[in-house]
Amino acid sequence: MKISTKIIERMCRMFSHLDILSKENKPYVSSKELAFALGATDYTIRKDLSFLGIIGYGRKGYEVLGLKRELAKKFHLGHKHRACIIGLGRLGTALLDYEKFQEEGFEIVAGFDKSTNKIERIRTNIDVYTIDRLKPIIKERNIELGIIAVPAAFAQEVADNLVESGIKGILNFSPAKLIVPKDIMYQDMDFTNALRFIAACFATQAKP
Amino acid sequence: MKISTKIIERMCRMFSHLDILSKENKPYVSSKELAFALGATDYTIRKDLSFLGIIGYGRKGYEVLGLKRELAKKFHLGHKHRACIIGLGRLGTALLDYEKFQEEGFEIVAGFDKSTNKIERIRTNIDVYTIDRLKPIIKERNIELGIIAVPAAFAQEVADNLVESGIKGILNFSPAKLIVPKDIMYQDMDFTNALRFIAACFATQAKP
DNA sequence: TTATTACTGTGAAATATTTCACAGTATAAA
DNA sequence: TTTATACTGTGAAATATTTCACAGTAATAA
Ligand SMILES: NC(=O)c1ccc[n+]([C@@H]2O[C@H](COP(=O)([O-])OP(=O)(O)OC[C@H]3O[C@@H](n4cnc5c(N)ncnc54)[C@H](O)[C@@H]3O)[C@@H](O)[C@H]2O)c1
Ligand SMILES: NC(=O)c1ccc[n+]([C@@H]2O[C@H](COP(=O)([O-])OP(=O)(O)OC[C@H]3O[C@@H](n4cnc5c(N)ncnc54)[C@H](O)[C@@H]3O)[C@@H](O)[C@H]2O)c1
Repeated sequence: MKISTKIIERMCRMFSHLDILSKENKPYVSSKELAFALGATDYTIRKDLSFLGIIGYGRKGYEVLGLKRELAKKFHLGHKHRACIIGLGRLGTALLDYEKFQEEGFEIVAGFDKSTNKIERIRTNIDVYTIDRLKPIIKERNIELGIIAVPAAFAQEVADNLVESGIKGILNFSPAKLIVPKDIMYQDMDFTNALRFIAACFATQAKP
Repeated sequence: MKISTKIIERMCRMFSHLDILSKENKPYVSSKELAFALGATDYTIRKDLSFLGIIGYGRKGYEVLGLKRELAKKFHLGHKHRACIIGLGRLGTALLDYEKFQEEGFEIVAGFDKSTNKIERIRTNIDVYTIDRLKPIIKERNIELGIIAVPAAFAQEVADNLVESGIKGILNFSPAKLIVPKDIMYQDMDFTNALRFIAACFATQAKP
C-alpha cells in the first residue's frame, strides 16, 4: 500500500520532536507521549509506525535514537540537502541567515536576486548571485531545493526557471499559486492564508 | 453536520483566488476552474459549496462576487481582524511591515519585544511596546490574533501571556510546539518542517 | 421552437483514515 | 516464581472524505 501524505507530515513532526527528546537523553518514548506531542492519538501513532515497519518494545515504547534513525533513513531527513533562496528582500535575507535550516541539514548554499545593488550590499557568508546565474549555479552546485521569496508577480517565472534547472522541490513564500510539473514537490507558505484559516476556524467553531 | 477543517482550508484558499478573479472583473467561475486553482477536483468543490448552501447557475458556474461575499460572511474573511506581533527580530520586523496583511484585513496594530534597545531603534508606523505592556495593550486595543516571532525557548511563555490576555488565535513562527487551551485557534508556521516534508515526499515518491 | 452545450447538485459507491478492542509481550515488584 | 502493569500490534468497526454517475437547468444557437 502507498504511504499517505498525512503519515509523512506526522513523521516529519515526529522527527523534530525526537530531536528534542534525544537532546534530553530520553532513551524510550511511548506512543501516548508521541501522540500528545503531535496532537494525534496513540493508536494513530502505532498504526503509522507499524505501517513503516518500525517496532517498539513492550512496556517501554519506542527507542528514541533507533526511531529517529529509522525515520531519517526512510524519509531522507537529517542528512544534507542543498537549497537556495531566490529573492533577497526583507524575508529572503532573514531566511538566508536562519541557522535552524543548517542545523537540520538544509544547507543554504546560494542566494539570488535580480538587483545587483542588493547583491553587493548583502553581508552574509553564503554566496549570492544575480538571477541570471540561477541555472548554471543550481546545476554546478547540485542544488535540490529552491526557496522562493520574490514578489508574487515574479514567482511563476522564477519557478519555471527552477524547474528547467532540474530542481526537485520548491518552497514558495509568495502568495502566488504556482503551476509546476507534478514530479516536483511543491509547498506554499502563505502567511495570510494561515491567518485566514485561524479567523475562519473561530468563525465556525471548528478546531483544527 | 459539522464543517471539516479540510473544507475551511479550501475555502480560505478559494477566497484568496476569488480576490484575483474579482480584480480581473471575471463575473462567473466554474467548479472546474476553481478546482484547478486549488488543486482539487470539480466534484469536491461542488460538494463543499453545496454543503455551505452556496448555489451556482447552470452553464455559468458561480458568481465571483457573490461567492466571495458568502465566504467572507461565513468565515469572517475580508473584514478587519486586529493582530499583534511578539518578537521584533529579523522575522518579526519583516512581518510588521508586510502590507499584504493589512490589505487582507489583518491589521497589525502593535509589536512587542523585550529589548528596549530594539524598540527604540525600530522605524515603523506601527506602535511598538516592551513586552511588559502585552496584556494591557491587547485588552485595551481589542486584539484578537497574536503572531509569535520570538526564539523557541520563549515561545511558550509568550503564548501563556497571550492566552491570559484573552487572545483568540495564535500563529506561531517559532519551531516550538506550544500547548494552548483548545478553545484558542493555534497554527504553526514551521519552515524547517516544510522543507522536511518536501524532502520526505521525494524520498517516498508521494505527491502532496 | 428545439437541440446542444456547459454547467450544477447530490445520492450512492469507493476509498482513506481514524478509532476501538483486545491479545500479546516485556519489565518490575512481590 | 507469580502477578500486576504499561506498553505494543493489529484486525475489525466506525467515520470522514473523495469520487462517480447522472438527472436537472439555464443559455445559446439553429
Ligand atoms: N516581508 C514579509 O514579512 C513577508 C511575509 C509573507 C510573505 N512575503 C512574501 O515574500 C516575498 C518577498 O517579500 P519581501 O517582503 O522580502 O519583499 P521585498 O520586496 O523586500 O524583496 C523582494 C526581493 O526580490 C527581488 N526580486 C524581484 N524580482 C525578482 C526576480 N525576478 N528574480 C530575482 N529576484 C527578484 C527584489 O530585488 C527584492 O530584493 C513576497 O512574495 C511577499 O509577498 C513576505
Ligand atoms: N529568521 C528567520 O528567517 C526565521 C525563519 C523561520 C523561523 N524563525 C523563527 O522565528 C523566531 C524569530 O526569529 P528571528 O530570526 O527573528 O530571531 P531574532 O533573534 O532576530 O529575534 C527574536 C526577537 O525576539 C525578542 N525576544 C526574545 N525573547 C522575548 C520575549 N520573551 N518577549 C518578547 N520578545 C522577546 C528578541 O529581543 C528579538 O528581538 C524564532 O523562533 C525563529 O526560530 C525565524
